[in-house]
Amino acid sequence: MKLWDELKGNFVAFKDKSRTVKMYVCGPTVYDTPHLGHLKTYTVYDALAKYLKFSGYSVLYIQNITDIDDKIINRALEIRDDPMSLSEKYTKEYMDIMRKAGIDSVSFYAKATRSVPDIINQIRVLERRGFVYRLPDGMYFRVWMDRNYGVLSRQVPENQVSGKRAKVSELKEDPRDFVLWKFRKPGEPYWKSPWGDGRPGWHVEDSAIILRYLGTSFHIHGAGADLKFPHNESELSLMRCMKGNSNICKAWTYSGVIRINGEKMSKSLNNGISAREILDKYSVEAIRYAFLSSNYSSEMDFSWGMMDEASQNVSYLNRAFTRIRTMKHGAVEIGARNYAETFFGYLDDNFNTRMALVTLYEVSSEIFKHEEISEDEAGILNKMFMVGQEVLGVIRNHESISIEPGTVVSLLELRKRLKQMKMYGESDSIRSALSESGIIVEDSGEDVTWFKER
RNA sequence: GGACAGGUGGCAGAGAGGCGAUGCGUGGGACUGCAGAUCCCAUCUACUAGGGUUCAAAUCCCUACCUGUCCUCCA
Repeated sequence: MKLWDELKGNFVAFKDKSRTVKMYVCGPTVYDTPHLGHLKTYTVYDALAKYLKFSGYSVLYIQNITDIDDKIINRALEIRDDPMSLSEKYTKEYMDIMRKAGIDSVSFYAKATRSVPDIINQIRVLERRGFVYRLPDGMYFRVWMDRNYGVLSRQVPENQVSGKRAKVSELKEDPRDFVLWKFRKPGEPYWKSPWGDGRPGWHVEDSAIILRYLGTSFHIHGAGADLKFPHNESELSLMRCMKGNSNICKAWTYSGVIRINGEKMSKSLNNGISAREILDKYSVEAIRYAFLSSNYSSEMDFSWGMMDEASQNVSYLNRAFTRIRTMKHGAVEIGARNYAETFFGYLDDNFNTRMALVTLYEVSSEIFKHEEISEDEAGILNKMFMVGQEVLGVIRNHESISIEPGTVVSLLELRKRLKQMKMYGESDSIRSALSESGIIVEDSGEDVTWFKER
């Protein structure tokens, strides 16, 4: 499989399946409930990790949780809560959302507060090498010492400075310098360090966690596109200064930001839709379909209409999958092998989930045109749809049925007999009763299919 | 102002020099006790504008305009 590397601006190929793919994705700052943007990014990387596993790699997938930060402290102050219990609450909330969204491929969540020793170690090393200086409010990183600062975001130094909106401390040696260790203020949570009590800066948190769990050489770095500068730039700079060269991560990848009414969804614009809200309104499969139906790196306009469309498409794929598994085996061939090749080809090509879904859709419509299919092809199609179910997560798992399947079958037997006697009122009431318990019954001629709704 | 992405049919969104992807929507039809589902047909001078390169450009080059992201916390 190949992925686009934003740092070098080229594709990198993954071939060696004996190697563990090491993957890092920037996690959330837990001071509020997650919104759609979080959900989108983590869905994309969840699917990617699962696809790599499916392809035969073992995957080590680390994500951080920023559970100490200015925003957490400020929010806690606002609502007169303790910062640590606030971040704990929203960490639980985040985990709950992830579980509900079927995102379960992360090997380990590294909390910032649990990584303080690693962070201190990193600052120490950097200090020894002369990258660190002290100001009254904290320890700072000397950006000018890293000549390559700016390569990731292609920001020339003048631009890093000319952002006139940033209020830069007069005391900093260079306006670009950022804080590694922030000294405590009264009432704030703090940790002990060689420089004084305080807490870690944001950028060094990620670089320390990466170094600790993945080392100075890993494969995939993922984040929302809005984190590229200054966060990832600084994170990369720190790792570079630790290692001495830039060969740290093979593929810097970005998940395109979600827009709503043409603007980025963000807290400051107050145009966010919470992850919880959408999970209440739509099935996990529909949500994942919506997110995976555009390229992971491109921006995405969100609308409720697109969610409805995704729901419909998911339902179509589900029906097709049911049909594949219940179809008679015969001589008919639809070119399943070609479809499968195309399907996996797209996924291997920079994880083009959109086109993979289109392929799944085309296969589905082919399936509905025939009454039977060869056993061989049924097997191939089954494999494709299993990937749709377990990797992309856009196909419902049919096993979770609330009523005993045996009960359903006997009710349908009864209904069939009633229909033969043309007692339609009675047969329809069985159908609607089942529908109320979430079982949809559909006739097509003599054949009856049933499945769980939602 | 700078950097980086884009501008494609009613909408969403691929493609990337020569066959009008795909889905949704809309109109018609088939099937059907009903409902649902599914299928078939139709919806077509689609590629922001203006120049250029070419036998051929939505696709390459230049210019302009427009939109978004980042340059402040952000997934």
